[in-house]
Amino acid sequence: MAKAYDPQQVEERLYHWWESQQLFQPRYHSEKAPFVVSMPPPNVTGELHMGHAMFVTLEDVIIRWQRMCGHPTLWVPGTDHAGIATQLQVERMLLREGTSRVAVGREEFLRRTWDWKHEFGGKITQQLRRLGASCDWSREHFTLDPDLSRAVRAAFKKLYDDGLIYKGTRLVNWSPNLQTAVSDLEVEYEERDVNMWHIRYPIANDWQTGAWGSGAWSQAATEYITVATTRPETLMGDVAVAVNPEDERYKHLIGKFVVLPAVNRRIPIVADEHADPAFGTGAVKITPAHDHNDYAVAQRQSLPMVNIMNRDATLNEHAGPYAGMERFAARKRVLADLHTEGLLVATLPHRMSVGISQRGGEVIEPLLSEQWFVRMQPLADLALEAVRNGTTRIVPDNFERVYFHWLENIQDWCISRQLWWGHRIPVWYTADGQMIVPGPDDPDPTGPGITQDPDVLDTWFSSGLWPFSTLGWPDNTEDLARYYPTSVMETGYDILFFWVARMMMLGCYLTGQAPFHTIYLHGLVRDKEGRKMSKTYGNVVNPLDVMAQFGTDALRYTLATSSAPGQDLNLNPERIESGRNFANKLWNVTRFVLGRFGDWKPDNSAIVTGHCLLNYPYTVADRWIMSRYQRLVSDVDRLMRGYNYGEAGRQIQEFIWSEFADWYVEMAKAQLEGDERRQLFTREVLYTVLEGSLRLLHPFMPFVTEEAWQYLTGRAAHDMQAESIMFAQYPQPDVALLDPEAEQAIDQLRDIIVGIRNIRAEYKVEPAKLVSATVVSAQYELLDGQRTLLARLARIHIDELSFVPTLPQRPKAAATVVIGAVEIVVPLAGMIDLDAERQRLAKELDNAQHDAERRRTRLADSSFVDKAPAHIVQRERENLAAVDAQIDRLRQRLADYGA
RNA sequence: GGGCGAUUAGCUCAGUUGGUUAGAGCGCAACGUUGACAUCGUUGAGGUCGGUGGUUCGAAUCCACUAUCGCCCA
Repeated sequence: MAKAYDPQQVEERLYHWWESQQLFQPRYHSEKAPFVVSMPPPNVTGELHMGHAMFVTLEDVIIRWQRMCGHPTLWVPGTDHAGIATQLQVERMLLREGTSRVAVGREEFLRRTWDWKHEFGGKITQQLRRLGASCDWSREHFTLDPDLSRAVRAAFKKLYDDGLIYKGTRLVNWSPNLQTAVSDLEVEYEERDVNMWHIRYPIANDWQTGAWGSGAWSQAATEYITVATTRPETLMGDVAVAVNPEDERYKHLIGKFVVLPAVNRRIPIVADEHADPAFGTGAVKITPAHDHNDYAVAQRQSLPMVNIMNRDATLNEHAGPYAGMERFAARKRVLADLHTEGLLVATLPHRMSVGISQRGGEVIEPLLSEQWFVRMQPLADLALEAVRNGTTRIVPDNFERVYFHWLENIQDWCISRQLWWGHRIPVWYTADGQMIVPGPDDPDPTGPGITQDPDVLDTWFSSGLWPFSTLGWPDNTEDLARYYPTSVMETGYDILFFWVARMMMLGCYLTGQAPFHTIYLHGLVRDKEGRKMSKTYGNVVNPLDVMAQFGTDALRYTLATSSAPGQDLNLNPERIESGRNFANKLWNVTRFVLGRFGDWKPDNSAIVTGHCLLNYPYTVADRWIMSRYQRLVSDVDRLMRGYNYGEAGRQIQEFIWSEFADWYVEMAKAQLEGDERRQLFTREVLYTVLEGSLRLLHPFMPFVTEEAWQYLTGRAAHDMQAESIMFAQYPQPDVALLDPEAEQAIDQLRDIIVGIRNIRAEYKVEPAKLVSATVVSAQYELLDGQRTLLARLARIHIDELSFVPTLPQRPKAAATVVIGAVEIVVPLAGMIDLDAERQRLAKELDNAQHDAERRRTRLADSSFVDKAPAHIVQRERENLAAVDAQIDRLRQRLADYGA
């Protein structure tokens, strides 16, 4: 083994071995139920980022753990076609070539996009491999592949036939840059400082308008109503002015008409609750084709719709003199003209939230257009019920409220997109306007005058089918029967609505079963300061760079252990370095153990049970580490079952480094200097604990644990047929192997050793120098059993270490450590500063007295003794006794020094 | 406006059903190449757990209010 762990030498080789040996495919070696995870499909043209690294890490931890627990496991990978993102990339490419999507036409554009997909689409899946993902690549899927496209058709047909998909003209969120409708979820809101303009609309009676722009347009008017608006450019689309029915200022105007500036249309003044008397002027213009609130007012008041905008957000022929202008240019002109006409009476600063296109970045335009929708309420009811009745559980559970709230207030989902890249809506129109919706296996309708709907479906529509479409739905395939419903859906909380809720709805409706029993949500990976990682900030930490520098295991370990479920993670690159250090520690402790084997060979058949160690004359140290290991195994088991993967990973590291490497290995060095039999048993303990620890850690750090395990277990590391740690059994808890007595004994020994080291450091005893020491304790014989360990770890000369019940003659020039009722006297002739020693002991006494006092008070309180659980009270009594003993000792020592 | 989360050591974060003296990594100080590891070891310094009040024998943990920051929904 190399002196330091080098991930570059290991990772690619091991991954290739695992994948080529088909170790990622489900294996049936027990009667246990299959465990299945659907991977959230990354965008096929995407690049690996920390979000991917996070989900791969967590899902791989879960999958590898379950696999080692003996379940046939299946993790289904794949990619989605990311309609908008991919189309934009290809359009950019065409632009560079001096052409455009429209110029090349739909067919050619799609051909080019497929070319693009074939060229770059494999990149992301290669990158997922680098992360160590143990997913079954033989079952990889892509949302636009024929089988998944067939699932989309089946779903569409079913929903359409059941009346849950409809086509209608509605106000939708329009992205002028992308020239497509988007769903409510694809609109983000941003607080912006804008203006609120107050505009006078003249009341209509028998006066005649002048020429617009002449300054004399409303010269003859006698009465006005002033509306407040942030969007003056839409006034040509106004169909009414609304005032609150209770507003005394305007009551007399209700039912009258105003003349709309610029276009001279007569529109009514109506009473509607929507008008807030306290807001603006209390009078609001109603523009139903360009505002969601106004749309609702128009529905209530049976007002007509006037659409003044084209798809590219320029104004159309209904905008009168402004036809053809871009929306924001038109705003300037409208304001200038209103000013000229004396109708602009105020310009006030105003703060409001503005809808922004998630993809395009521009201001979303509410636009009246004909689109396809899914009627959500019936689907939402099913998805709600599944979580309410516990069929599906969300971890952490506070997200259940968020889920409920969204589904309870669900809006119909606009699923049509005016794009070319995606699943084309499976609806055909005959020449006379009849719709034909073929089933998944029906041929595409053909014939004179028959045309297919030009739009495609929202990418999330196909993603929503993912857990079952990837298993063969709508056919009742073997995979579907075996692996559906899946087990855990693990993903970021940011796509709870986009994806998870939609899978729940579509899964419940189309398959009759909730698609997974558990939804585990992780937080977002942010930068060190808690900002979202983004290219514009330049604060992106690239997982590929990190892996190249520190190794995949280091990254995975850091991601898995730096956060708790549902909690955002501020990633500090320094932490990844310590993950790398841990991998190296593991590597080196393995080297050590292996180096001490000699001719000994592990019996791999016995270690699986752990019981091979019972009934042998093991040392207290051996019993201690075995017991600590068992405790770890049961803690990890409990934590993993409770979805606390981070805490489990941290505890494994804590054990390996701070207990096994720091203490047991050091103790083992002493034991390995003993007789043959002692050496043999020590090797067995070293082997057993390390081997089990590697298995415990494997889901978190798959590469280094596999490589170390191959060496340790004496399997040929480069043999393709070798057994992998991936299928070694995950350590199972067994309380019978706990040994509290040994734990207590070694805990005390450790305290004594640390105490002596502390003295040595304080008196600046050279590290190489051995000291003498006398251990004074009523149980001196018991401690004598640890003499070799004590001598070695505290650097005491073995011949000058004695154990006595009492020490009548104590050397003057000696330092004293008091651990409970045990006292260790360390003579340091010529080095002891009596004052310093006195002060040190006095400080310890002071601490101990405070401690004792607090405990005494607690135990004197009858309510504590009566109400606290007996074992807590008992422990408190024992602790007090120990502290009291320590106080006695400290007092005696101080008396010796004449204090 | 409604909801959720965070606030713990200089920094980044853990802390399970309430139970000894609240932990880790990094950083800091001192010492150290003892045959696994300097990607390391030993020892140490460093926190009234955002604030106030409450429940409880006992609160970082549960409840209420409050401050600051962040997110989601409208």
